Amino acid sequence: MPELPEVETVRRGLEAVVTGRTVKAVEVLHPRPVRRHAAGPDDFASALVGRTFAVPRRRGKYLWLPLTDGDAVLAHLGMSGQFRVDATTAMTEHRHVRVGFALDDGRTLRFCDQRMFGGLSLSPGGAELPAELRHIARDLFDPELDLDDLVARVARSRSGVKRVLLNQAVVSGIGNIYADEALWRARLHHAVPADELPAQRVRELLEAARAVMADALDAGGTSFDALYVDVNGESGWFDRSLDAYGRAGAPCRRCGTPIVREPFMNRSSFRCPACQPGTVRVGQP
DNA sequence: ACTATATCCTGTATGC
DNA sequence: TGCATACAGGATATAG
Repeated sequence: MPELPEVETVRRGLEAVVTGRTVKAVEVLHPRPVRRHAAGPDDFASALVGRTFAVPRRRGKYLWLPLTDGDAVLAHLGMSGQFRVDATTAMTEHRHVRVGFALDDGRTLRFCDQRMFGGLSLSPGGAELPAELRHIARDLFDPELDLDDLVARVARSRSGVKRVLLNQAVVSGIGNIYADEALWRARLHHAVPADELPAQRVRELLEAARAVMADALDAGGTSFDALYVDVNGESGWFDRSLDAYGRAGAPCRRCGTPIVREPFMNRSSFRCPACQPGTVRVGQP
């Protein structure tokens, strides 16, 4: 599932491929991934021909490919979105090609997406920051992030602390995997109300989230299957370093207690019942 | 204003 | 073997 480290890995791959390249042709093979483009698939395709990409950027899990004229192609990978370049792999292997960009160096960039939760759109004037992202908060790697302000905002919320970590309007880039990993590192239960945590514990949690995502980025991201790969089709290997997510029944790497899996927001949450106990005295010295 | 939930989507794994 | 069900979970619209 692409979260910040995976999206940043893709951004770096795109930077090497598209920067300075001009679009020769665009083909939209399925309308759903361009549903955010109000003028429709045909307009999306024709509007991009002849334009030139600048350096790709990212906020949280969103990517955008600025164009040298000040507009941008806004992209989100959703659950299963990928950008692929045909340099190394025959494109016939890709079963879910949705949009293709023919570039002026002869290469083809393809947006592939099995589940189609992701998508592309054209953002007028969006080169610096697409207007569509105004509600998306800065992420933990953003040099302009105000950490003190973020700590205060989290500590003000009455929601369970994992819900807050997943709220992209509070802090962006964190999904189910890194939320569980950050909570494990900070020894916090996912359901503890954020406003019951001392500010220092909130700060530790956010620093744990930043640290685990930095570790994952060094590893090229987390892959469980072929649903997340970089632009060359390569998997990341951080899944081997996960401490909580997906480890139900496996011993906690700190204390040996079996990790448990619990329902959470129509999905799953993983925690160590010994290191991350319930809400009793959580956060107290 | 804030919080919580339903919905979209398809492939894989599992159960009967 | 076939069919049904659960699960994966991002963002967003809608409800409370």
